[in-house]
Amino acid sequence: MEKAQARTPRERYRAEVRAEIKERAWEQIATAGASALSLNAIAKQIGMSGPALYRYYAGRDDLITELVTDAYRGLAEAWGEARRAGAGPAGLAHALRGWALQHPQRYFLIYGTPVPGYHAPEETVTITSEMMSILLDAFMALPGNSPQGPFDTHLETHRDWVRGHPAGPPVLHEALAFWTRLHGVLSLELAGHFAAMGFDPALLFEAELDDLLARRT
Amino acid sequence: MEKAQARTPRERYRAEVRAEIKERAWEQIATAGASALSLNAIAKQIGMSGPALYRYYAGRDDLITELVTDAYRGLAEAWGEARRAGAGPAGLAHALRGWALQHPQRYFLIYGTPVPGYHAPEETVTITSEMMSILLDAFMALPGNSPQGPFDTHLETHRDWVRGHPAGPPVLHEALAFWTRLHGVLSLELAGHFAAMGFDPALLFEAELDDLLARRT
DNA sequence: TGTACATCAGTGAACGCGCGTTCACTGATGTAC
DNA sequence: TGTACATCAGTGAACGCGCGTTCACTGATGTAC
Repeated sequence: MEKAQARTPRERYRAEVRAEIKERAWEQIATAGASALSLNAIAKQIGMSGPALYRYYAGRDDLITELVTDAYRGLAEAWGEARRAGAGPAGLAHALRGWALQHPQRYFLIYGTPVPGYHAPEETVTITSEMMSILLDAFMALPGNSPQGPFDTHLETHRDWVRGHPAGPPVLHEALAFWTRLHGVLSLELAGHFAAMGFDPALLFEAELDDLLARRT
Repeated sequence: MEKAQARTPRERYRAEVRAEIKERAWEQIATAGASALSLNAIAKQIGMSGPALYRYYAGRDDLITELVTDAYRGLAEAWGEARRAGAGPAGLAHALRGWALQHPQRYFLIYGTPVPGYHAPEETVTITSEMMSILLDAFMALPGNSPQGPFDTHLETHRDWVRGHPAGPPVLHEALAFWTRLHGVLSLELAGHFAAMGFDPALLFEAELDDLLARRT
């Protein structure tokens, strides 16, 4: 995606090297965790000297920031595709799961253990609220109604985060439940907590999804 | 808890220093993340030289292993207390949330981003299945029945993980949903993903809990 | 097409740093008679 | 109660390591006329 607007050969080469650096960075994160990310180690794997990477990234923090942003963009893109294909909440759920299984490191970079003191780049906030809009739209398009509860009453007066979206409290509630429940299954699955248990996590995911959709009457 | 069987003054002193090392370790994890844990830094904070810590722990890995085990023990203890006080699923849920809010670093050490290649100590497996037993007991004691679905059918033949517990598939299903849904809310809350959204996470947690319990008819 | 210059990718040496860990040691505390 | 010895906590020096980052540089690639 980044390479798209590379016109001159030099720009194209630059974009390719930047892409390769990020690729190796993800490999390293997959192998030893995000905290072990090292510019020197990446350079060695690419076959460059360490300082060479400073032509492409201002430093380690800059690279990490770009990895985080790319992770958010990738997830949003998966959802954008699903929506363009006419997906409802179920389709979005499957897009989420598919992306998470394909890119567990990216998923954890977004939703995993927070690093004290690290503040995610501004763009991630925008992306998150765009995704939330897509989810609210998808639930609003569903037939039927969701029951009201005390939390829905709370949401009537605590809905600044939807930034003007017309969805009512029950829909906001559905969207939040969608997010937390599916994340609950996914994060435990990806972290390996179900590994020794012998049941199929995909079926649990599906059961949770069905339950979410069955709240409508 | 460790200090309990310390008889001689030397043993007591030893236990105290071990406890202080772990205390500082948690502080450091809270400040800079688990990956930044450094024996030398801990020693400096305590006012000892680095090598002195090797009298108490075989090395960095040994300390981390103990922190992980302590985290599991602490969570299990919170649940043990709740059960002894006669708590049902709701009480267990509140014990879980209380403990997690009090010890977010420990919660993430158990349920957060996994470190590739790290294998949790054997004891954690035992603790996890003990906690699962408590949860299954609590749901079995509830009146009413939970509806059957495809996942319950799957659980009929994939229930090795309950290690002989008499609970039927609907109860197993309830326990898994309890675990994943509450973890979903808690982990996103603790990671700060709700921070800028303005609603009260406690109410969402409560709504999820109510929904879990309302499945019984 | 050819020359003169500017841009830019990449190198190697060097910096200071903190890490985990080992080792031989000192000195205090506990134990046995 | 006093002495001789064993145990053990803690120190300081030292090791090799990899890290992020800077700097002055070489050499290749692109640009202007």
